[in-house]
Amino acid sequence: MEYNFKEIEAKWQAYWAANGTFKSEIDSSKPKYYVLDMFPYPSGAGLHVGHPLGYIASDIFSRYKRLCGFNVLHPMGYDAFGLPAEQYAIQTGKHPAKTTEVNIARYRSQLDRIGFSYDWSREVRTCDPSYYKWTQWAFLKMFGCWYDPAQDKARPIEELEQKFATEGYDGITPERWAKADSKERANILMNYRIAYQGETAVNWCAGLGTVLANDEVKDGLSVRGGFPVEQKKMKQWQLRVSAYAGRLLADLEDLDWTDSLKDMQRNWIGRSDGTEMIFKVSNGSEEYDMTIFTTRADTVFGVTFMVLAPESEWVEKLTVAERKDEVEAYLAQARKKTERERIAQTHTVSGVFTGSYATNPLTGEKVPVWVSEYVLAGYGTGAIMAVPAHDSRDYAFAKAFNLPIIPLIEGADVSEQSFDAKEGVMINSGFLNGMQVKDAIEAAKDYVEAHGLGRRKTNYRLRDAIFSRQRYWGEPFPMYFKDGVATPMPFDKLPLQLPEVDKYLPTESGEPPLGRAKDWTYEGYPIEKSTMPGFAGSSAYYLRYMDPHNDEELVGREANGYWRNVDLYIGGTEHATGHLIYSRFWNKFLYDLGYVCEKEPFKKLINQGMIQGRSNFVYRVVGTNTFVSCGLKDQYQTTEIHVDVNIVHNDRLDLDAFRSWMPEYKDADFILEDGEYVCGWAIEKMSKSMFNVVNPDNVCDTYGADTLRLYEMFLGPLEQSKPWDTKGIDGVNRFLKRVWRMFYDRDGFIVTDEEPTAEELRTLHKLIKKVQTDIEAFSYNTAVSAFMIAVNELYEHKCNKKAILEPLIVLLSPFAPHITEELWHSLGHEDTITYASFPKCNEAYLVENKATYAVSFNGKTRFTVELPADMSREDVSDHVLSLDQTAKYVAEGKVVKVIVVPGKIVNIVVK
RNA sequence: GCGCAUGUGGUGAAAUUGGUAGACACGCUACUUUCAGGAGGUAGUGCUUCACGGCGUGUAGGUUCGAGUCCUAUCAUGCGCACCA
Repeated sequence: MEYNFKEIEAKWQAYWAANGTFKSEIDSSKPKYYVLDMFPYPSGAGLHVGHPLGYIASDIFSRYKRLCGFNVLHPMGYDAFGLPAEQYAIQTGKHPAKTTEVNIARYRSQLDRIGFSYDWSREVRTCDPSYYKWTQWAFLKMFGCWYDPAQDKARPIEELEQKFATEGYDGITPERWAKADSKERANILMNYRIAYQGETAVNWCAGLGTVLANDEVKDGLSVRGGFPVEQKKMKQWQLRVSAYAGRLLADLEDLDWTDSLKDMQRNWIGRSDGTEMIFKVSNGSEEYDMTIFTTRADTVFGVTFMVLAPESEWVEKLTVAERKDEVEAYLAQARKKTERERIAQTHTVSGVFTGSYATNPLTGEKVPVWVSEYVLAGYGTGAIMAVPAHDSRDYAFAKAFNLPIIPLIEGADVSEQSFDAKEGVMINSGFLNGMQVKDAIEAAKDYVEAHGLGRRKTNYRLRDAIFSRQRYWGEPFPMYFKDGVATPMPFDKLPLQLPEVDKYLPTESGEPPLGRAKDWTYEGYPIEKSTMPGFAGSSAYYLRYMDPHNDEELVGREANGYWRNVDLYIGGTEHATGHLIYSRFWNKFLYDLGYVCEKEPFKKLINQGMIQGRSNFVYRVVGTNTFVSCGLKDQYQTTEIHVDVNIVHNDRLDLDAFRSWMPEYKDADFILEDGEYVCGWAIEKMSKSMFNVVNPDNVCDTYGADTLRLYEMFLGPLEQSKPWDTKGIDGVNRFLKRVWRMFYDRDGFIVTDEEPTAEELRTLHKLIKKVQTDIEAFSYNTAVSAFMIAVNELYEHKCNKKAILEPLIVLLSPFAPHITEELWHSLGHEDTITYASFPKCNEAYLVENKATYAVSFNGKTRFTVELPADMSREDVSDHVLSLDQTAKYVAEGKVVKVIVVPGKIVNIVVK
């Protein structure tokens, strides 16, 4: 009987679905384990072979955990709001909901073919009103809360109102509060809410017609679409993520994430401990106290000028009349630049003098105040003290504008460049002279605080998240404007459903698409017209899976108490500074209010590598419809064009397929080499636009899902990125066929009840041990190899004994669920292999005659002997013995392992 | 510029964590079988040499009886951050 994967896979997929095999319910008699994949955005291109890599890994782990007796929650859903569906809608007029629906159906059928053990009864879609009801709910909760630094957590805004009214808070006295009318009170409270509306510099992307969050912009271009982004001041909804910066940083410690990912988050949060210091500044007529932030309070004696960010409000106050034109001109050209231009000019120095002077609080010296783009408005106070001797940026500025440079560290040569290192002995620094820099920093901080010149301050780079998008396809804000005051809709009106519009473009007056909706009002008042960004719906989806049909709560107390948080989360690194920060923030917020019981959402996180595509190119001779083969392309002027990898085999182009690929190539001519057209190639991201997408369906058709699963794991370490290459998939397929042949030969079933030999048991139990440790270490590629080795050994000895094969296929079942399920039933089992138990390794089968076990190597002998119980590691470690001595110890039975390097040294190794 | 990874055959990769480098798989070579289909089996396959042998984990040093593994430089590639005071 042949291994008919098509029949087998279809049969068991249908069986699992019909029997609800992977449905999980709360079961307090079993320990829980929550395995989650980052849910996909269902794009129109469908799944490619890269997507399932992480899904297969998590599926293996889920199935493994089930075999180990855990109650496993392994759900799947769709991140279904997003830009591509909307861009498509703008072009075609098709409703994004329809497009999304179609794409989801396609994803689902592709996922189903791979045999995942998802509990589909828990599926969520972020664009589903019954789901986004809870996204809106969370937003309203954030609107209704402020961050109390004293308790270091979010609290209801009513508590703050109470504070204002009774004792006053943050400069708002009870008198002022009492005098304020309702509108003014609303404005004050807005400055404290976790979800708030505020005017800030935002990343405006004209190409997409919307603002973007920091993590949605890269190198001055939008991540989606690659359109230029500029800085613009706008009033936008924002989330006060910055309030959680300290906790987001501190709680990273206990997470089982890779160091590189934690580092990325630390970097993004960007904690820096420094000092806020007050400088007196004067424009000749008026004097002010200006606060600056520095991490090098020790260098105050070297301050030779001050610099303001162009957007700083100090610029206006400190620009003297005669310099006004020059400053205005500078501000104007700075404002015009796009983010991208700014980045490109990072190292060119520009600036302008305001005409004002500041007084150094320690030396009493007057220093000029400048304006320059190199100071950022959004960080610290938007103003700095410049110490050119010990800061490279200040140094470049001082050199460009001929400002003095005063060295403060002994031996530092600042004639060519600044000395930025925090080491050495202080000079020219009054009371700090003679100290080490590290000590001087502390001493300076103490001095500043003691003399009322400022205070210690911790700053974070993490900014609040811009939360509104001027787009259609997202969650509407359940907010309306009552006499201009942003007012939440009541909870029982949720979900606020996305209205229909005639077009998905902004209105003529420049309002977001929701401006087109008919009667977009609540009780006669206008409703907010922006929608929420992509990360809104993906921030708490892991909670919703715990209790997806609950209409009363985001997640019920019982469900949350049982499933708690995600034990294993698998997904790509691209979410390091976006989703993974927002989700942690969202969770902490809900934790503060007592809605969830864990302070972190994802305990262990694994980043699967990306599967890159291998693209192929053809070379068109410029101005013609003639294509020249890769080897001859240098003789012509050519344009490199991506060609569909599916019409290229082994880098040779199928000419007819190419002609019929696209109408414009119908009459293409070719210049061949050796009668063939050879394509160029490159490893690139797998994407539709590069025509290098390999569809998992094709692999399933040719080799089957089990082969696909094993092969993707066999390809290399999970975390590593690698190009998709089908070379080698045959080996994995052969392995499965070999497993099959251990059960069936040409004539039928051949498994016997014979007793296994010691050798066979050894092979089996070695495998059990190896597979278990490899799965737990996510070293799936070596686990697959171990299977191949074991099966080769057994196959060679024609082992078709049930006592060996039965545990073997249980071991294999997480990797190749279909074939093992079929074989499991062929052994007479009624129930699915999912309910089997993971075999236990019996160490007794592994240890064999240890005392006399010898391995020969290059003519010499290596022993392995047992270590007596009374001998410890300390007794033998690092002992180097001669051959004779070793022989003696071996004879006395004191050694566990002896290594003999030919003709040289003998060393004892103890485990 | 700063931070983090990674460098091993023709290819994807292993290496019990400091102890026979290259397991396993692809590819290739030879033989074999035939139910000729991307099938099965056997042997070989790091480089070099007719051979004995020698050389081999990006490069150069170091520690060690012993280094792919540890340390120091250096180069290359990838990723992240990037005027964050």
